[in-house]
Amino acid sequence: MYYCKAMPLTANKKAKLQSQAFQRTRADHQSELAEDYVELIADLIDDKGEARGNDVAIRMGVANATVVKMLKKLVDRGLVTQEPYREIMLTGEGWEMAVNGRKRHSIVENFLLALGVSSETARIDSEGIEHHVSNETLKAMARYTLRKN
Amino acid sequence: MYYCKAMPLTANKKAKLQSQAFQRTRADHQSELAEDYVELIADLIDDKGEARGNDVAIRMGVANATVVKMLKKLVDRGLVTQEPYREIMLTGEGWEMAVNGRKRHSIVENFLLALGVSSETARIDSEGIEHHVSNETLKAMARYTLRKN
DNA sequence: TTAAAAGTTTAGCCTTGGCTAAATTTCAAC
DNA sequence: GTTGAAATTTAGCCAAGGCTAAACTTTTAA
Repeated sequence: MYYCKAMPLTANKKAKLQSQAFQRTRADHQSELAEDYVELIADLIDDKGEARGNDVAIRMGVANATVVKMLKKLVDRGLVTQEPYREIMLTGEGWEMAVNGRKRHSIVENFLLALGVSSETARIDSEGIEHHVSNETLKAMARYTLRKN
Repeated sequence: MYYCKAMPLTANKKAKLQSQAFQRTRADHQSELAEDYVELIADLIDDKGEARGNDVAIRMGVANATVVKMLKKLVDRGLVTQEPYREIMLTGEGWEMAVNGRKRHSIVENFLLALGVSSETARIDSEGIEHHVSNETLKAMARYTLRKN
């Protein structure tokens, strides 16, 4: 096997790196929803004392039936427990995920504020960005915010 | 209609704002893939002179059949043209989207670099973040990068 | 020029995360 | 206690975006 002009090698490498990034993005999207649900459930418990399916549906902007289906998956993943017709509770692992998510979320949101965007935009953008930020970038964001304040 | 203790109003408002953010994220995910394909096709055309389905599949990390299916949708959306078994071309609208996407992408990537993250991380994270950043945040990022360099 | 390889398309399957409509259960007011 | 409203669940539908396997073109090399 040989390479003419060394072109194929770099092209191949580029393709591999790029496909890696896309694959990571696709994988992110899978865990992302679970994290959003878990984080929301935690918020509801802290705000109202308990999380009901209906509240989750309203806050997620989604039908009740969709929440039921999703909750089953979260139970399977060991993040949530629930008796039929009862309120939703988080397992230890669920709380861990929620706390972690909140931390990430607030780092991103505060960072955007420190960067000078409006609070409205910071709120919306941080929701989308949160799940696509590596730990390294997260650290850099926290560092910047700290320096700024 | 009345509100006791003004609680219901704020809770309701909070729910509405939050569901808005989630709905936007879901909507983003839909256009996001189309943008990735179009941007990639543009890159291939510029790099190799033409974009073939196979190259797209490799770079996206996806099966050939998946690309075929996706291309049909992009044709329907007026972003792409293609004769059977021939190379993929972009319409005017497709080029516009690609150029726009590249601009956003490079702003985010350069911003992350300016923020101090490694080039590897900047590459991967910018891929995920790109689609979730509003124009306002994008401007703030560009401003920061400029100041920094 | 023809046979094999490479690329493309088709067909058909799967999972995910939405939805509505219709049951079912809980809860609160009477 | 009953009953009616609200919440929850079930059942069944849909579209999106993956996949494999098999068929069909195009390209390449002998």
